[in-house]
Amino acid sequence: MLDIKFIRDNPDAVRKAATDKHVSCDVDRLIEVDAKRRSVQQELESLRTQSREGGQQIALCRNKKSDWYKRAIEDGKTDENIKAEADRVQQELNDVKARMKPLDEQSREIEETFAALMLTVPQPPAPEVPLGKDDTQNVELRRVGEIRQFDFEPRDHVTLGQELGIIDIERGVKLAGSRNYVLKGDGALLHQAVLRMALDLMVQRGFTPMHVPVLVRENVMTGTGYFPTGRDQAYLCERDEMALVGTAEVPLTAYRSDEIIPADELPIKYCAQSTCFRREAGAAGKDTAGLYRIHLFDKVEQVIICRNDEELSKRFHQEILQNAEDVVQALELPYRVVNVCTGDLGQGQVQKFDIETWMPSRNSYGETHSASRFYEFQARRLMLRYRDDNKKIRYCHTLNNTVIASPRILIPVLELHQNADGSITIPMALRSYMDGRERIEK
RNA sequence: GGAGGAGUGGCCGAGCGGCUGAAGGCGACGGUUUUGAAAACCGUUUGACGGGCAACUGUCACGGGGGUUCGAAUCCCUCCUCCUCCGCCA
Repeated sequence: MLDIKFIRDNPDAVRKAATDKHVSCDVDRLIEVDAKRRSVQQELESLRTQSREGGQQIALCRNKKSDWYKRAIEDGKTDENIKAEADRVQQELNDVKARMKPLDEQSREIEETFAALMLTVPQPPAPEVPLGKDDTQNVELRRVGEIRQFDFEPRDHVTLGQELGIIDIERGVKLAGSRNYVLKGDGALLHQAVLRMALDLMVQRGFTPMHVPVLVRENVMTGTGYFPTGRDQAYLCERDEMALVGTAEVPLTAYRSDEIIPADELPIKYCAQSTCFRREAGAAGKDTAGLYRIHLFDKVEQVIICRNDEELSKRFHQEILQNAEDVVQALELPYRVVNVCTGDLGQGQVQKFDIETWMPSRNSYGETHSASRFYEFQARRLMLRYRDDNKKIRYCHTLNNTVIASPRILIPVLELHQNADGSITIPMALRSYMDGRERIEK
């Protein structure tokens, strides 16, 4: 969410952001509703003032012990005069009340419309974000690691997994429909190993490990920017008005919502492993092979909540990107970092760097990590604030990035570390999590 | 799930139709005192939304929403949360 004052003063910037991000947002209507909202509010406030003052007058008229009453009697008024006065005021107030009623209803409607429109406003991208229509126009920043050249015909992760008996997609689909799977034996252990390795690394780097709810209230989804746009991507538990999160970013970022965080606690660095649920609505037919695009996975996520300072945000953005790169490097996987273009940016994101890891079966780099900074966008929706050095209340800045998401990361892990005999060499960094073993084999 | 009790400012806690955005205490912050500290004393200390260049100012908020009333923290309805007991389950 943006400051309405900013929107009023910079409607063109907001319009441009909407166009560049392919977000639909009726800025003119918003500005119009905002003007109406303020005029109705002012009118209503002045009627309320009348009502309150009149009410106080009646109170005085009814309280024979009040100074005002005694003075009125001294001035020669009779009890009857005063009673008549009270009755007259009450008549007036009935009239005021009658005028307030329709205004009240109107105000309620307008506020609702206004709030709904505000939720559609996109965060303008940073100037360093490349202009582009979709992910094909993301800009590669760097490549790290050598792409392995095989001296045998490499198998894809599905084949490897099947042969080793560690991935069972067929039965996963039997249980839960398309885009589901079962990890078995060493597959299940490897999944746990990458997650735990990633979590341990984050704890070492000063992030507080958390365990958080994955079924949350809808306002938490709205606060982090996933609702109302994107509502169709979430699994809803409508009977309970709850939604399953697609990432631990949601509960981690909202954890301190509605708080004024003591400034000396900032920056706050949280990480959490959680199960992630994604409906993948509208992705029918896309990435149907294997473990790439699935409805359920586990992810370790990192979140930073910091002071309202763009330079600081940028610094932390690099930090969380580095954390993720270090994880990919620890897994001995080649990857590239891309600067995500405007068309591929989310509504609230200021800038996003994706890490794409090499996946032989796709013969391309595939997205495994996504590092975003939001400035105040989420903090405003969540009422995530702190008091600055001048005691002024300010909105925090928020950032987040994947640390590792599995089983997607198992695609390159299995495919790039496979051997001619169909076995897998376990990367060094994971061996201590795999009982010291060097290989996965039949 | 059944029965009962409770939800007030950073915390504790009073108020139970108008004088209460809210006593009192604690905490925090500023000051006086002191060689320094403690103690004591004095003062400050909620947020949201709106108006104004600003100083400043208006409205709203006592778990959420709705209602009664000229007027609600106080009365009524409803929902939520927490506590106790019972049931059920891990």
